Amino acid sequence: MTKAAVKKATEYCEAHRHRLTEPRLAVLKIIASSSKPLGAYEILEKLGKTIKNPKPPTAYRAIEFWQEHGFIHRIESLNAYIACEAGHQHKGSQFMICDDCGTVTEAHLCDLPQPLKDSTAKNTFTPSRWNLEIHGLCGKCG
Amino acid sequence: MTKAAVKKATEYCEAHRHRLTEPRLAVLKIIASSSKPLGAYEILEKLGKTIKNPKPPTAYRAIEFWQEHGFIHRIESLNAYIACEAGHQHKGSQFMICDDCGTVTEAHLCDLPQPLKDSTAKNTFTPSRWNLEIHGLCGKCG
DNA sequence: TTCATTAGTGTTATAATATAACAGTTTTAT
DNA sequence: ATAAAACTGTTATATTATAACACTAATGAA
Repeated sequence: MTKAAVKKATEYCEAHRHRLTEPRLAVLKIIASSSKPLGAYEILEKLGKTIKNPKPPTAYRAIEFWQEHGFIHRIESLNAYIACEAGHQHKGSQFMICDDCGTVTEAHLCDLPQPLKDSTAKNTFTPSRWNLEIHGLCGKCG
Repeated sequence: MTKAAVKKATEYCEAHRHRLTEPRLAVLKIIASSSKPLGAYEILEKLGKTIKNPKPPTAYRAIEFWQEHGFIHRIESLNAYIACEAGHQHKGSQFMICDDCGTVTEAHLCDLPQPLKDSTAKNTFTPSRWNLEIHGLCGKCG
């Protein structure tokens, strides 16, 4: 829910001395109030209701800010952005993306599953962050 | 290795009645002979050595073809393409991407790990394909 | 308080990635 | 031999994202 996200973000910004500026707040509200991931230019367009004639960097900067601080995620396979459903600041994300209705559900798994840990270990690879995007059909559409 | 990939692709195309045309062959060779994922416009540029003044659609069509048939993968977080290291035609891909040297290693896991299966099941979600990109540091760089 | 520093914004321009559309050619299957 | 399907070449353009720079607001140290 948007209000909860905004509250959390407000608290976070105060605690960490980040500025909760108008474009940042507006972009967060836009993303958090959407049930589906939004493209940057969709966000930009909606931003036009709050800010006069905004330009791409205005949207992208705010997107980047919230992404860095774990409040939103980028769905790579859709070039789109969605609010984090989990408590923020996890190293990995997992999404189930319905190819029919477009709904995206975030799975709340905080660690790499063991078989994947095994495989990073076998390759002496040290993971820092990871993103899993599962496409398919959701319960309603399947 | 490029030769092996080309052989496999040749056999595959013959078996499935797909045409192994000049741009397709050239693009496959370019991708298969690279140790790192290549962007579409890098591929296009290299393609210029084989084909006179190629245009983006020429590269993208071939890329799409090999992707559809499982010979190459797209690394979403890099907007780049890499040859499949596994036998082709698996539903899911897993990559370990070194943020230092750029090396990408494909892990050969054919099924969704159990915790993820559990979570798709819990959401009555039917997965069709998935892609996991793990960023971090490889053995050499870590 | 003042002033320097840092962080952020607004704007113009452009880079990087990707696709639509259409005419023409090659292959395949009848 | 020919119609249909698959593929290519080309022009144009859509979509996504960032660089660069001038300006403003907030912060923190003297």
